[in-house]
Amino acid sequence: MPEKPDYKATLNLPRTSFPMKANLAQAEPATLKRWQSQGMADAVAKAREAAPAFVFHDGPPYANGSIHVGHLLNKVLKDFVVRTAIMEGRRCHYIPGWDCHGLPIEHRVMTGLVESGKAAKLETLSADHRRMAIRRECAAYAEKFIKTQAVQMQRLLTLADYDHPYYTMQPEYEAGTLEVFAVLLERGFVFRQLKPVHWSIANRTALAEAELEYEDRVDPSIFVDCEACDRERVNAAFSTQCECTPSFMIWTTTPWTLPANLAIAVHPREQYALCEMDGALTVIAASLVEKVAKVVGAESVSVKAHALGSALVGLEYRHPLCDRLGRIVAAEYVTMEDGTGLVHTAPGHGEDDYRTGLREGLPIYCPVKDDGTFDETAPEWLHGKDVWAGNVLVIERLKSSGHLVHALQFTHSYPHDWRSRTPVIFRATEQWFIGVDRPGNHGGSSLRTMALEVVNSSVKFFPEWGRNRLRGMLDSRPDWCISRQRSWGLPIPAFSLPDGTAFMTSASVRAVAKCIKTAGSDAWFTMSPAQLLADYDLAADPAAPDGLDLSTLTKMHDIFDVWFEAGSSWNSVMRARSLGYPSALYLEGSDQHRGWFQLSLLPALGVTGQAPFEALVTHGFLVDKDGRKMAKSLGNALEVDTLLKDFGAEVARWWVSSVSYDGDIRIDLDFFRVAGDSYRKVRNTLRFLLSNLFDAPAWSADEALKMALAAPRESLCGWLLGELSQLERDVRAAFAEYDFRRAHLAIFNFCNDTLSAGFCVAAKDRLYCDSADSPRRRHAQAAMRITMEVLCRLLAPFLPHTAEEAWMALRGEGAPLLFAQTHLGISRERDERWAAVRAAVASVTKALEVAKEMGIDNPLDAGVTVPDPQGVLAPFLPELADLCGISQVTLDRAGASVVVRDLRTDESAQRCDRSWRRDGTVKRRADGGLLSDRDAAVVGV
RNA sequence: GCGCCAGUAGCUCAGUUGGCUAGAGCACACCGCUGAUAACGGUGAGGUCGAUGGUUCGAGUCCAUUCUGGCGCACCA
Repeated sequence: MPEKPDYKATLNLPRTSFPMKANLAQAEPATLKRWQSQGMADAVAKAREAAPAFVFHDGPPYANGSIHVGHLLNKVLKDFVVRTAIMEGRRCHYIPGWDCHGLPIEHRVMTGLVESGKAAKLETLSADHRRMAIRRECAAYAEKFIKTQAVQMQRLLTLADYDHPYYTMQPEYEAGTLEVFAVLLERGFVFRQLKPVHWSIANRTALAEAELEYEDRVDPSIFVDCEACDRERVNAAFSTQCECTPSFMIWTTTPWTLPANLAIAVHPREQYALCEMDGALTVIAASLVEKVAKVVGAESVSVKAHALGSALVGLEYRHPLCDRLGRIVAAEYVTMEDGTGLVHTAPGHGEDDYRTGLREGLPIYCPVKDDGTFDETAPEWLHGKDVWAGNVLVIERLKSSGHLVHALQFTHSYPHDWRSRTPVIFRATEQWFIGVDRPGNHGGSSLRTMALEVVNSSVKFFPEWGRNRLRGMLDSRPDWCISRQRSWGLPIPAFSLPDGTAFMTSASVRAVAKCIKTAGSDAWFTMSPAQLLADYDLAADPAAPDGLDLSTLTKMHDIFDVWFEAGSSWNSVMRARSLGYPSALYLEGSDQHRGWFQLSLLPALGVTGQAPFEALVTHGFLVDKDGRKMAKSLGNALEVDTLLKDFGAEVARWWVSSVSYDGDIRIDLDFFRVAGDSYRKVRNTLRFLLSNLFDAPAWSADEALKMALAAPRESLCGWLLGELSQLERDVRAAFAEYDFRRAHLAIFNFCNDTLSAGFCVAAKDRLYCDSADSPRRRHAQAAMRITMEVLCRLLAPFLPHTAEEAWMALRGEGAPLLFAQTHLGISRERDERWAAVRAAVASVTKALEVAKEMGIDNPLDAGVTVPDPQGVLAPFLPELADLCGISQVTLDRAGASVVVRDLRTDESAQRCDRSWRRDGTVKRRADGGLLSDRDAAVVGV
């Protein structure tokens, strides 16, 4: 028996250097290094030099700590935007930024200084020197983490101008921020007003929430009667005819704030009772009568009448300590849990009281000085006494005047200064504000009006509900308090006049800005007022007060709210660097509706009258796989380093592209495994295409496209081209709407279904067994080449490393830069007849499944007859066997269902030794092998 | 407590203006291939659409209430 010829060597089997295993954790850092050394960012910029710009602007993350998965999500989504814009042929100069100033850093630095004992030494320095010492530490801290984060962000394969980033602490940036401020000042949006803040008496400074420690403290708790002014109006409110004058009973744990009492707040929809308590007529919340009676030890109580809180509003009472009247006001925050349901209101000593005071037009009265003692506006028996002594004196006074109903000791949690561990007080101080309801003096509307207008009409929102959310927040936001009493920040360049009033005009701000632009904001702490105002021309400043003597000025020491700095980036970065204004897009987490989105919008409208962004994209927050928020303290936080080590940046990016980012995003290691599987599927599909192009002619992309389009529409290649063209359109449309998930799914399904399960399986026979240069094979190769060209471009935004790796495998040495390419824009309409063909293939597959049970395991052993009553399948007949993965197909216009034949029992359908197919032409050839006509011809026997 | 958002197969998600036996991918199970091979192909099972009530001939889809979770705000004299 002659030895059977081995035909394997005569086949065109696939070959490629593109590895099946991506090995991303090692390969990505190498790619990154190559990009950096060959100046990828510059090369891309150069390729798009003359292209129309896509203006995209980075919201600055805070320069604190390592990046977490939230940064990963945000930065990767932004990179998708950048890279999709570039692949669309746009110029996208993307500048990464960092927010550097602010309390979190200063707080950490201070904690470090306290722990190392250096803080005590600071106390010996002058105020400016102390501030400078702190600022130097803070700047070093910020720089350190900027460096760390920049490396980590680049490791995510993000494309940005990392050589020229922006920091809010850069001198030019600071000057740009002051420029925004100067215009707002000029237009009358800025004003100074009292506002209560947490105040440390020991350190004579305002404190932020983070600087407070809550500790238990024992304070006096007192019930005080405030006598009504007009008995008849009270009688009217309760529909009674009492002969005595009633009192309103209030409760407080800070008796020292009573001298600042200007009002009593009631809940408008709660019931209040007029009752007789041990002979005195008193008003208390109805639901609290019993409780209060018990606490104050009343012996007899009887309720005379009820009235709604709203009926009491407007009534007046005599202040129990001072010679003035107060009035009853309504407030929603009044509760029935403690006290009397009538809340002592001192707008200078409490946040709620303050807002109520503003609303009611009450003065923000604060008779307490920065050293914690009463000033001369307080009753004279309190002058010079501190507030804690004031507590005792007030109680004594109330007792002797008969206003004190009851006093007891009360233990509660009370805020303390974290450094001196002394109790803090709420004290009104002068702060700077940007008014949202002031019309401005340049004839425009208020910031709120302008903001609502652009949010309602011109700004685009992705997703759309962002509009609603931002609108709601703009509706309810109060004036913006932009001053902070700290060291680490951009100084508000205001000076103090001898009479204590503030001096600051747009011209003086611009003069200071000039210093800061060269010397940085440190200049404020190292230079004298005269030096800072060297460029200020008093005579030319109409806004300066009459008779101003510059030599009498001293520097004030408030700094800006960091949000004002970040909110000026459209000017400090985009306009200062001539990158274009407004931005096409801001993209941040949904928390930035309150933060950066809103606080960029307001200053920008005040200065330019235009929103700084044309569209807003928001993403949700990452939560764990059970939908719980992620936190280190909960132990459910994923480390970015772990992800990169175990999966690589591209699997992470592939995962990001797969999520629906509006709303919460669940994240778990398992999801990365899924993304990894899906990535591998795509990679293998690319590999199959590449490996079958090993001997393809050196077509240009145009030539390949022409070749592929020349294949008959009824051929496998004709079908693929239609699908490919559709894919390209779908993905680009999804990109345009920032719907990355839709793009991801379209690409994956194309690779998985159209290619892997469809085209690749069907094309194998011609690729492997046809003669190398048969037209059929070359058409297939041309189609595959074009498919690769398109896929590399479509994948590039998601998988820059893999897309480039495939691109170089495709184009070989000297391949042009992938990111200098643009989409091909293949125009080939889908041929609708293919729907019928795909349906026929599906019915054959089904039939084969049944045939398996009859023993036909291998589809190549099957021949099939397919019904084709309308004759639509006829033109596709030459491709049907390959499409079904079987050996023979015949069509039957009279057939009703698919009929499967077992070709193993058919003498005329032997198996070809080379192609393994039973196409009916197989016979013994000269070399002793069983070959079909096609294979015999290829082998040459 | 207030505003915005989400709740559909084990997991991630589609379900357009109310009209289907509620779909897809993954995972899973089973089968095939062994010339994409630590690959590839096929088939299959899986859901009372968070809960309750209502509008309607008809609701995953509209309305009300409620539960769970997320973001932001407020949180007490």
